[in-house]
Amino acid sequence: MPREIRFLNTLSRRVETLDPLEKGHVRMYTCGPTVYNFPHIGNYRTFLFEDVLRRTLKAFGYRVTQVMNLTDIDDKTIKGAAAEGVSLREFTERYDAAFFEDLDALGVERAEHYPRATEWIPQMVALVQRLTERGHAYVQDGSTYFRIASFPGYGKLSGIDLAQVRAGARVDADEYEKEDVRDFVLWKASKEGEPSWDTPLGPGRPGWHLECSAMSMGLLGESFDVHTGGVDNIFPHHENEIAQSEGATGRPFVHTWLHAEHLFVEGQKMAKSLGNFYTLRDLLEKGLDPLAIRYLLISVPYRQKLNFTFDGLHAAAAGIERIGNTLRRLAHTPAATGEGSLHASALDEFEAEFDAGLADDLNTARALAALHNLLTAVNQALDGGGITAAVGARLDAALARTDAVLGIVPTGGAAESADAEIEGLIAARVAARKARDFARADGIRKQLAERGVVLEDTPHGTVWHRAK
RNA sequence: GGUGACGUAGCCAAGUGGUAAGGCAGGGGCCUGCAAAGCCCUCAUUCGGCGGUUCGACUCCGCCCGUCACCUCCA
Repeated sequence: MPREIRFLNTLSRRVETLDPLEKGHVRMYTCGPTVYNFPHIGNYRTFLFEDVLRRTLKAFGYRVTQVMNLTDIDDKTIKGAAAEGVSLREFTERYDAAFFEDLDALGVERAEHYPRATEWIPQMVALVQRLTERGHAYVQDGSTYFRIASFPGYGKLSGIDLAQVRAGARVDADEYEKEDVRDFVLWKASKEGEPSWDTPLGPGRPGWHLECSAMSMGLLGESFDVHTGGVDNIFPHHENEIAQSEGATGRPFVHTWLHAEHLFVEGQKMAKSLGNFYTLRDLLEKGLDPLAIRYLLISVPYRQKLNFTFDGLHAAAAGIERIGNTLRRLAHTPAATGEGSLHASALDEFEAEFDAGLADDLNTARALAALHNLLTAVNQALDGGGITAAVGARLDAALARTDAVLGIVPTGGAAESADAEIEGLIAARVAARKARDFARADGIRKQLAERGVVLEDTPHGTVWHRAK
């Protein structure tokens, strides 16, 4: 029996207990990147939210099938490829590969499927045909449009009142022939110099929203459980997806819609003109730790705006270090022979609070607070009567599960690879200390510090690790 | 103009009717030959402001101030 988890559903505007269509199996679609450049850290805030979501569901006992699309055909990819004079494929593959490198750097787990829009053209065409058959679509000058007037539920996700949408205010020059200015394009008639597919709909290419409907339903079924994205996608993208999908199938498309709030940088919206626009690569080139970036980006619950600051990044790095330090102490401290000072109840408390936080609309701040309380209890025990082998085993399991969910437990904190030279210097220093030759001992410590090796003299001997 | 969100210590942030989690930074102490790591103490009589409801409000209601988002490019 999977553990219960609640979410604030954008569609119902209520907190609901997740109840998958298939018991214990969550099918989720997560809007992915348009592969025309390097995603910025705001994009990764959302992708990291989705990563923690899938990891939490798995830890809670659900089977997860996640789909993330790669948008490789749209105005931006077309323009980018044309500007460089390369094929669309050649252009997008580069960013496609970069995206996965970034995911690896941030420790994001792979989804089950990463469909590319250009590989789903037939399914998109079939979807448009279904819509046409049901009277939801019409052709105008070679393009096919969705007829909003035919879908009464339009606006139910975003709460938008179509009467308020100012007619004619923002209409593309090439879309003025629509029956209604609010209708959106499903299939764009081919244009000079743009990629085009010959299909029963005529030569052209898919509109922006179509791929997500076709690929999500194709891989997850016509009705599925969870659909996520950034808040900016609520309207029009997700609203249009619902119209297209439900218009075609006559069935409910998605039960739970989850939207991640935006990220700000130093209190301001991230913008190239403000000079605060960062890709992951920008930050890694500054030598920042990807784990700290991950920690920062997941430490604020997803529905809260997140203010990304370098101050915050330092705090995140310190948080990671605290976890690593405790792990290292744990690894170097022999198990207690007596009763030990860490009681099983501390583990019970941690597990209950950690899970309760996550179960409450993925409250990662609460889960992290529980972790820090645990770390304090562990350190207190390490300073006191130690930790027994039995409790230690449970603790290891709890920390492993924490890492499985949050992915922020640093590796290598405990066991550094053996290095004969360093070990030799440490042995020399130990001897010097024993002889109370502190000048020599400190000299060796300084020498090692210059090589990035930090020493700690503990009651159980001198241990070392590499400085961050 | 329409719709919606938010405002908690120097910074990040939880809490959402019962008397302010957690982290970072800061101050003091313990431990150490000295460090490092860790621990302990300290750090919001108070939750944007003003009213109201209540035995009791950061939590509910009203008004005001401020910040932000979406309204067919956008995670």
